[in-house]
Amino acid sequence: MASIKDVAAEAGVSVATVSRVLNDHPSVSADARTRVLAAVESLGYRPNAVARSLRTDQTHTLGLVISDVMNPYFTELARSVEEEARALGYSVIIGNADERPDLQDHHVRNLLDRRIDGLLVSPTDGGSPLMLDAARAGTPMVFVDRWIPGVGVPVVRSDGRAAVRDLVAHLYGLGHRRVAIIAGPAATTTGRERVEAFREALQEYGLGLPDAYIGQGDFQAESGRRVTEGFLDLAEPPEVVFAADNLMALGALDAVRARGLRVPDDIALAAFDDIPWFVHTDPPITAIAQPTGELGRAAVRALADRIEGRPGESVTLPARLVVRRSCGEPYPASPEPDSAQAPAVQPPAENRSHR
Amino acid sequence: MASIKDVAAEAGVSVATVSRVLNDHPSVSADARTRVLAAVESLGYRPNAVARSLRTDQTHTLGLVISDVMNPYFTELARSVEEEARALGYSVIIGNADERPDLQDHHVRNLLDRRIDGLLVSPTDGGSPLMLDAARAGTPMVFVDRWIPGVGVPVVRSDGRAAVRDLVAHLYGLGHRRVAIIAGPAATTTGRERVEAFREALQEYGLGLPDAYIGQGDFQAESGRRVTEGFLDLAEPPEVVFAADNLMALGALDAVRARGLRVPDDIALAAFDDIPWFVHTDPPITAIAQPTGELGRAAVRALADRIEGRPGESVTLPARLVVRRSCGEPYPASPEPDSAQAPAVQPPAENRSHR
DNA sequence: CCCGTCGATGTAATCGATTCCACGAGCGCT
DNA sequence: AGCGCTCGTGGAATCGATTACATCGACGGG
Repeated sequence: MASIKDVAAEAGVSVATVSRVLNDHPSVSADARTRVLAAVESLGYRPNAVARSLRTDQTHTLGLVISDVMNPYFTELARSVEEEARALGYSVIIGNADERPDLQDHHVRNLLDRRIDGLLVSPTDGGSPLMLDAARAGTPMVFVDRWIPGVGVPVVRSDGRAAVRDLVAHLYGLGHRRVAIIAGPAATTTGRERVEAFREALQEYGLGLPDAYIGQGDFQAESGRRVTEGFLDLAEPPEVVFAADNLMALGALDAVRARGLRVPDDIALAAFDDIPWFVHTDPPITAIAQPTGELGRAAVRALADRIEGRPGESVTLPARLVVRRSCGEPYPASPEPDSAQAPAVQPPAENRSHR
Repeated sequence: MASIKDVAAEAGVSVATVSRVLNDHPSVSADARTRVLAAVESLGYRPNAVARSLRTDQTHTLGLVISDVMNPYFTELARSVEEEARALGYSVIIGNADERPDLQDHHVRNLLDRRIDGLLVSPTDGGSPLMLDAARAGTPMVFVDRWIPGVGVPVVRSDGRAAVRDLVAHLYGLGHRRVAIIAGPAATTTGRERVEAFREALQEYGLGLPDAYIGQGDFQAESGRRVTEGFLDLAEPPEVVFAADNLMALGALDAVRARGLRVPDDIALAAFDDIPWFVHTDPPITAIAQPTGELGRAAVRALADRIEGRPGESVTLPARLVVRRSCGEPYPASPEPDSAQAPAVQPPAENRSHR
């Protein structure tokens, strides 16, 4: 592979001049420029990004460590991250942690060794020493979706509280009273938050969330199946199962179906994280949709800000409820089954939260 | 960030010794080794992969350019590729071409500039000059799933012919005679091959594939919708629509449903590329499943072979039919609705292919 | 006409590793 | 005792770029 020296020789100039042409530095004669360009062309020369990075201490590369590539939510995130990064002149290297802290560390270490300019992470756990060190050491970093509290790292995420409240209103309005949740890992912020938001919203409606109705999942389909089976085995099974992510919802659907039961007639189902496939499942699944694309773009912008020396702020965007049919027919003969809707039912007045 | 010099200073040895310790070269005294290791530890030193790559001319990195990250088939492929690569000591950088040749070139160029050790590609088109040049220039390369003929590059793919024949047998057995296909882009091998395989299999059963029943798609959901609408507008619409990939099948499902028609009662649907979600759609979709994980692993092994100077062979694995309910109830009261089944119906004898 | 300035260019240092080569110490063998 | 090995080590070249600094010629103003 041709190097800058070969180009210099071919064009009859020094490597400095070649470099200047390539980085369009102003003081190069038109003559030299054309000769260099011709040499570049004829040799098919391409600058070696490795050498360039070594010298400039910049890789123009962002690392993105996500918890699970097979989860459509994260692939959409990855896609929007790459798009925005490309628009800003960065490449992205994706690391898939598969919800495993050790794999997450592997990728973080790998990315750090490659001297990426900045790191975007959706942490699988409460924070490995490695990541905390990196943050402290000043690696430009931004958390996306999930985060680790107490580190001075901006967080780009969506707030599901309002949407969860809407969901509970929806469930309440349909007459459901015994509701259960398949929680995510307690080590993740999203795992804890979603349970909290759900519990609070239920409280407004005078409903409780007994321990027996809180199943511990790990954001993977299999755990959704297992937890749901547990629910169905209860003396008094819940009327609704709310899965804290889309894959667990799928597992839940499997479990329900394996018993010969039907959604929503025998048990209702809702999920956090909407995905295109939910429109096509049987029945279409009511879900809380995050503005995934926006999150990815905002995260990249925040990271680019940090890298380029600007502040780089946290961003929180609202999620919204998308009502479909998995909790029961929402409203008689709804003409548009796949759109966000405001809850039609108010909580009992005495429980209504002030303001 | 600490460099090898800092470590050398801290340990009171030369950089050469530090390097030897790090690459566990035999001739280092036990004493020096422990001092170096202590220095590494106390400084939190990590070798700079950029510098190392420049010197050794190896990045231990594979590039993977896929046509569409949002397609579950490719994300599964990406996942298995990364896993196998990791097991073999390589990292993977994924580039998403989004079925756009220009984006594909962007990523290939980017990866080449980064001096990746080898390239795994599932080409979106017939082959850009860029990629052909790279292949000719001797970049270790392997095609996965799709390929470009005439370049001396190994191909790892699955052969759908037998499975397509099984599908046609299945359709024929259910009484379907007017069958249509939503084809992929003619520029891709898979786009062309699947149509060919389908046509040949139909022929064995004495069925034709008229032009009106061949719709031109682009492997994206939207095109599936559009083509299906065209089919439904025909004076004599087909009884079956076979989509050449999963996303187009989804689009087709949308289109059918938008007309108030039902699958499989009004029109049957089948797809190439099975994905977990097909179990959960309404109805579950009959599909041809590729051994995706195996393909990814085999591709990485072939590429590693090439990189490390071994031959690196092409691999072709069989796909298989997974019968579900989208083409009609397959067999009365099938106890196991989600498994591969041999076709129960033979073609009319006079058309049966010899051997 | 001379000198300062500016534009174009080349020389060489540098980034952080790896690795060839030389050197000195220690040891065994004759 | 002297020769030749091996072993451990350091010095320095090298990979392919960028860039500070030096140089040189041309040009314009006083």
